[in-house]
Amino acid sequence: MKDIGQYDHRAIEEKHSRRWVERALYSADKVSEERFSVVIPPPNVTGSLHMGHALNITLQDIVCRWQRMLGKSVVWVPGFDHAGIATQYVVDRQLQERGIDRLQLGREEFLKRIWEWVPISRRAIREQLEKLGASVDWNRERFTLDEGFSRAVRHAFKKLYEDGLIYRGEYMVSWCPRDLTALSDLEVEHEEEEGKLYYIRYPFEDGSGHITVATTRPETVLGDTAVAVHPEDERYKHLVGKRIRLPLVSWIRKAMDGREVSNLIPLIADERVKPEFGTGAVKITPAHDPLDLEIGKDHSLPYVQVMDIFARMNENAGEFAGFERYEARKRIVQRLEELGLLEKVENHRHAVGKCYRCKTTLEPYLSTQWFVKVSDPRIKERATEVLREGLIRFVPENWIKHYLQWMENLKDWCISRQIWWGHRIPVWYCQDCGHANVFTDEDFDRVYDKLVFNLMADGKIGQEFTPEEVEMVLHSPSFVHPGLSVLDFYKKFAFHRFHSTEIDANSLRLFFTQDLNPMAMLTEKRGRYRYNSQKRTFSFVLRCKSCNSENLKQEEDVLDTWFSSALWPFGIFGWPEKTEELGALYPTDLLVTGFDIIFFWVARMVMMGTYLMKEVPFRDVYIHALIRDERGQKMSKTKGNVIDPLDIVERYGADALRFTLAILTQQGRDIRLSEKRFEGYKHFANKIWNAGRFILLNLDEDLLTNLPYAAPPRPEDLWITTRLNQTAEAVNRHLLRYEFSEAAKELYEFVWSELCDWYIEFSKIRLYAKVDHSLPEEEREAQEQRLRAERITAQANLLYLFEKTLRLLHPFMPYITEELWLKLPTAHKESISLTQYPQYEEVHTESFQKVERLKEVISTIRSLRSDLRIEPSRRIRLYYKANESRKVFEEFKEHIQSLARIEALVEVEERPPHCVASFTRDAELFLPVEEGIKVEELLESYGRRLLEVERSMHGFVARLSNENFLKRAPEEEINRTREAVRELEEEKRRIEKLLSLLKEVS
RNA sequence: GGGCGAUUAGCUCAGAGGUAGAGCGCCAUCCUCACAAGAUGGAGGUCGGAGGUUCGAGUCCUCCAUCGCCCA
Repeated sequence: MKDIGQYDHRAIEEKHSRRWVERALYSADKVSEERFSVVIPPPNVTGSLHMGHALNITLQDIVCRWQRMLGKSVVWVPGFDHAGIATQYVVDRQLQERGIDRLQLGREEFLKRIWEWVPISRRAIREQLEKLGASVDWNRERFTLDEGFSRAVRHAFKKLYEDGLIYRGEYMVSWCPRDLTALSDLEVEHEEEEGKLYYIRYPFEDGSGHITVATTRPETVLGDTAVAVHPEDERYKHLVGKRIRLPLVSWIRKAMDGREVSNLIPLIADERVKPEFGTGAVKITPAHDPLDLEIGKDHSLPYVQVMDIFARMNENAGEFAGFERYEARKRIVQRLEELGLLEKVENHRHAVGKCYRCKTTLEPYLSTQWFVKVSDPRIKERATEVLREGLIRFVPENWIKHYLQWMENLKDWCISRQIWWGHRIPVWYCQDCGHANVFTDEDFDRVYDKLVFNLMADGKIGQEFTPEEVEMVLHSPSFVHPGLSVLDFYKKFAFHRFHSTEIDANSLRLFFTQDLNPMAMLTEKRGRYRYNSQKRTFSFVLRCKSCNSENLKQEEDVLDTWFSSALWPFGIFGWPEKTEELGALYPTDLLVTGFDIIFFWVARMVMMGTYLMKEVPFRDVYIHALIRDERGQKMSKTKGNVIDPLDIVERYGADALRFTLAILTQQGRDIRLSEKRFEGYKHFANKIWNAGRFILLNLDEDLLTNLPYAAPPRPEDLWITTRLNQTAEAVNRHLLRYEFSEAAKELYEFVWSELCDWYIEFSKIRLYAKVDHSLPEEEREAQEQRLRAERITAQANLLYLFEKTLRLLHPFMPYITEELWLKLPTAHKESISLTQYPQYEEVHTESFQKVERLKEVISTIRSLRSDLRIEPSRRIRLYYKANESRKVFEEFKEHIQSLARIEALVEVEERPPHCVASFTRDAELFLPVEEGIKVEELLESYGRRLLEVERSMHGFVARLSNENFLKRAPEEEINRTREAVRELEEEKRRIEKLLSLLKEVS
């Protein structure tokens, strides 16, 4: 018919990727009962996608395309994560390169810069998702910092706060002096480091000598408020109660509660002191060590902080004030040495906490932070039960153990971050009575109030605003969906109930002014706005819920990004509104993610989902492995061993990338990736392409109209149909269990080793059959008729098979299958992705076995040829003698001649003279010895085979001569062994016979 | 210190009680009319070590070694 030329992944991938998005093929507006909903683990807006994302997206897309083809309404929601610290860090660094200091720039201006930068990164990621062929519903795209999400975050915060599950408290947090923020426990990376243990003498006040303490951080000496020993420690028991004069400190220090603290500190006893560490006596610095804080609390010790947020020594450090912590350490050690108070210094390996983002060594820092009380049974128990009860399934299962173990030792979650980029904590402190007010738009019942409040809380309008400014913001393009205005975004994604609201500056002005009207002031809804006649601006007034004061100040800190991510699976469907979508699509069916964020994200979604929604966020969690380089090293930019997915897409195609990742994905195992792998599977794509090319090239234009004239199918047609159905069954079965690799292998094997290697070769016999012109006319016509019918059958079957094969392959390789499928004369939809996924239908056992036997015969002949070094182009004459297999030789004479390149296949009674031989089962094959035939190679080949047969026979015979085996093994097994021995004996006999024949001939 | 996982062909990995498998690489022959990004044939492993259970152990158990990951 037509030649489609060579495979060019670039052209077809770009074309379809664009078309899929433009046609919004994967937007499921109407969701049917049979739905499949998935949320994307939102990539963060710090940069671009790496191979881990590519894997994550590929696996989700395979499942989503498969489910869609199974007839479900698939809703796969894409989105992005604002990644508080990481993004702030990236933009901060960009500014620094230009010599701009964030602190000088100020919060508002800095945020503007981030908002300028974020869309660039977001667009890049979006393009990458499109390139990978992710069949997400772009109409539902969300951002953790969009208008709807910010509102959901405030609602969640308020609910948890009012339920007593969020509290503010003074705690020892891990502080990053580089990023100037507290981190949660999970964000701390522990690293073994070579450090020093300093032994320092602390003199007793009474001059009766000293006690030696050991510490790794001598700079904290200045913040000591006690020395502690174990109460049972015989070495020190009698000294407890004595006072110690803290070395170096000759000044009065100020504790955090304002108390003045002298350099005279007590020697106390506490069971938490480990007598085996150092000297058994430890210094207690409650403001700079978590354990010391606990001990300090119980002994009512003052907390003396000696560092500031930059980890520089503060005024409590007296003469050391102003020095950075390591410099201070050096000076303090030096001074101690001068004073003869440094007893010794030992090398000491210990774990040091580092910032997951900037790798700066963290400082334990006592500060006031917000926490979610995840240890509360209301959160913890349910989030544990749902896994125990199997309401959530982990694949692979063993991750449940990790999850449960972590849940058991759950610590409260520090959610406040001292950064600027993120959801500002919706708490307004009353400057008069100190009450902490949490506001959400629930506190206001008019739509305009709600809108204005949200804009204000999101920082989209300032404290004072004009109606025109509000109008402008509401009518400006929304960040996530620039096609929608901010107001439309609110209507679609947040205020679903108020979709008819039209708002402009005039209506706003009218509303604000009416609100100020003295008559309106008499009602409940009044005095929400205040007019500044000088500036002609309005302001939205918040009042303290406790004392009604208007003197409120919003919390400066923002929330941990994971707090919003935890709301992701229901936030995107409209929560806190009870939308139809939320009811229809929550809980989601599947979450695909990496094991590294089970605690960060998965666990927290489970906690928030079960608490706020009273329902698990997802049914199945597929946890994929990490991608490493070919030597098993983690990929990282600093190591320079990253493989960029975009680069791979460019060079090998998204299809090859996807297939490679899928076939390498073994459950519970890391993936070692090298570029070689992609090349191999690009060859596979090429193979598919060329099979398609061959088929299209050989389809008659009028094939479909001629189908009624087709001949009945041949055994090879039924054989390949059987194999296709077996493959369809296997692929569906594997996908159901998320066995991506196995499913991909089945497809690879089927396409290459069955369809291409055998079936297409068989089909050529019919496609290329020529009429014998030497026949008399009548016979010739009959033959022509027959060949034509046969050709129609072959073509029709190729078309049928290939069409189904493409559908089977589609979830793995969406582009090439789309392109080829649309070229088929049977294409009846605008995309293959909208067709049905093939299922197991029929098998034809008899034909299947016949053709399998035929393959054996052909392989044996090929092997014989190869052993004899008969080049492929040389057509040979072959004699055969067979009993049972006779039928195969007769029925498939053409096939054997064609595929084994035989000129004449002749049946004989006895071995003809001057022949070498081979056999397969009961069939013997003879080949005339001609020039250039290397009999010795054949001898060698059979010699090896004989050894192997003897070896395995030996094993079986030994087994059969073991009476315990005969006594205890199952009957079936014994019979199988006997049968094997019989077969091996037969084979051995034949090989020996052959060998003696070959020796004669040579 | 606690936990988890890995160790099978040169490389990357399947196999979960009954004669060791795949892909890539390698060797040989071939530019055969879909595909040299290909075809055909072939070589290559005492399944990390030592015990044990069993008629029978890559496969189950114990210990050891090496490597990796997570938690403290």
